[in-house]
Amino acid sequence: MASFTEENYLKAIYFLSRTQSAGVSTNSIAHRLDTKASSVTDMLKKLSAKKWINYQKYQGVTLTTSGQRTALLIIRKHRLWEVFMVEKLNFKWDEVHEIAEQLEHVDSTELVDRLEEFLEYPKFDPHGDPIPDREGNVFHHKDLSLADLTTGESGVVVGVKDSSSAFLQHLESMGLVLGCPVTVKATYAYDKSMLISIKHKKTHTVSVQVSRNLYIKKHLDQ
Amino acid sequence: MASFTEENYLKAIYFLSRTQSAGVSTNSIAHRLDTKASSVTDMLKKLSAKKWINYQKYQGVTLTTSGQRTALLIIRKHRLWEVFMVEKLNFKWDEVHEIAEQLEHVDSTELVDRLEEFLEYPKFDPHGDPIPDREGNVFHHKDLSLADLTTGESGVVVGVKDSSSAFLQHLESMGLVLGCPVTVKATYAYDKSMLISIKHKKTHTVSVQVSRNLYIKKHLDQ
DNA sequence: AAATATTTTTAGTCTAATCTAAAAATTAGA
DNA sequence: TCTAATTTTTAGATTAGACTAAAAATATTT
Ligand SMILES: [Mn+2]
Ligand SMILES: [Mn+2]
Ligand SMILES: [Mn+2]
Ligand SMILES: [Mn+2]
Repeated sequence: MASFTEENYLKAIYFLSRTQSAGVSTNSIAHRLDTKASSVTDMLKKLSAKKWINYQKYQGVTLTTSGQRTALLIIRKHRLWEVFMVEKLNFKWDEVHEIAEQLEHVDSTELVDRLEEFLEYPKFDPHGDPIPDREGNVFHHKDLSLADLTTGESGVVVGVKDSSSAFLQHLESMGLVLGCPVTVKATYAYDKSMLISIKHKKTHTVSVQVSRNLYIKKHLDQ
Repeated sequence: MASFTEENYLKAIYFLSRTQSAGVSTNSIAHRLDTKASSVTDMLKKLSAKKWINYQKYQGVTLTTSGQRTALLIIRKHRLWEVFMVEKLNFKWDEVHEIAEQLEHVDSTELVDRLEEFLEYPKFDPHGDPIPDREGNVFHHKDLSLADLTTGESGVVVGVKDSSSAFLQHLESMGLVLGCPVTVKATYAYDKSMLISIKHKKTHTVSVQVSRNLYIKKHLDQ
């Protein structure tokens, strides 16, 4: 059994290895968990002893199959609880992440599986992230960001890379929610900002910080 | 903010002071939390420093107003989560206590209050225990056990003193559930066992361990 | 009222997780 | 390539919570 802290390390390593192609560095983990590199080294030895990571001094780490499964089952819980809070308790999508950070550590397979059934097997959480199944399998198809579109191209918002309240509230103020159809009207090389139009709604100029954090599915299928 | 461990100590002291009239002893806390008396003494000093208990060496402890409120807000969460699991996730009443022991430590007033609303403000948990309100106020009206009834008297089961799976499953095997109308047919002085009849159902002989752990409301009101 | 038994507290250790400071290894660059 | 900067690891301390063993206080018997 993983402790609360070990679970957070496994999750951090999982997310970092999805953006970094090579092994995850000690420093990047320390930065993400807001702790010191020396603390991370200590923990890496423990996680390695428990066969959750492949660790060799100075070489960075990768998750073992068992470690990845453990991480994905925590993420499964996190996302199901987020769906519960938004769908059943009427929370807004920018209010649930912090609470889910606590709920994800509640240890009961029975509880999660029944929660999933109660929620009628949702495929995605309120931020468009896919929900892993009971075995820890998950499919990602969010490789395209708004920043990757060129002038004239259209798509629909399918997810957010940044789930912070600040970002989500900013999106909401522009009416940019999941499922929202958008078209790129112009791109400005100077600061990489974009002029976009939201179907049947307003036109906005969005910064590169916004466009890089919005996942898009191209070729509107409606 | 109370730590996970501190919360469990406050809850233990709360329950112990409901059965013991005087201050709660170090040993009784140690026994309930399955730990050593020396560990309890250490923790009592911390709880006292945080003004949650009144502690004087060798004198036993009582909760302060703040300590009692803290304990009751944890119990509120515990019982609301139990209702959620039984009412919405189709758990049985003997399956939810252990999971609620974890969920009760999730820290979010917003979450608990919205959960309470979602559950339509239940007054009692699946074991007949009252649910404290947002301020930590609660009313108990379960002072009478089946063991207190005499031959010929009737009542209805309103709660259980022991919430262990073993006891709840035993009750269920006899059809003795909440709201069940019972009549005492005979009492046997030898071992204090009782012959009881369950309305429209069977007749059973119950031991004193059972009768003392069943709360009854006398004078059937149907 | 002593003597004995029980309860509670203290003293000293241990483990998990953290930290700072210093040493070692790796990477970058002149 | 060899020196300098950066990253990572080690060494040694700290804190929360728990433990054992022993001392001190309280309670119970004779
Ligand atoms: Mn989240
Ligand atoms: Mn999410
Ligand atoms: Mn319970
Ligand atoms: Mn209960």
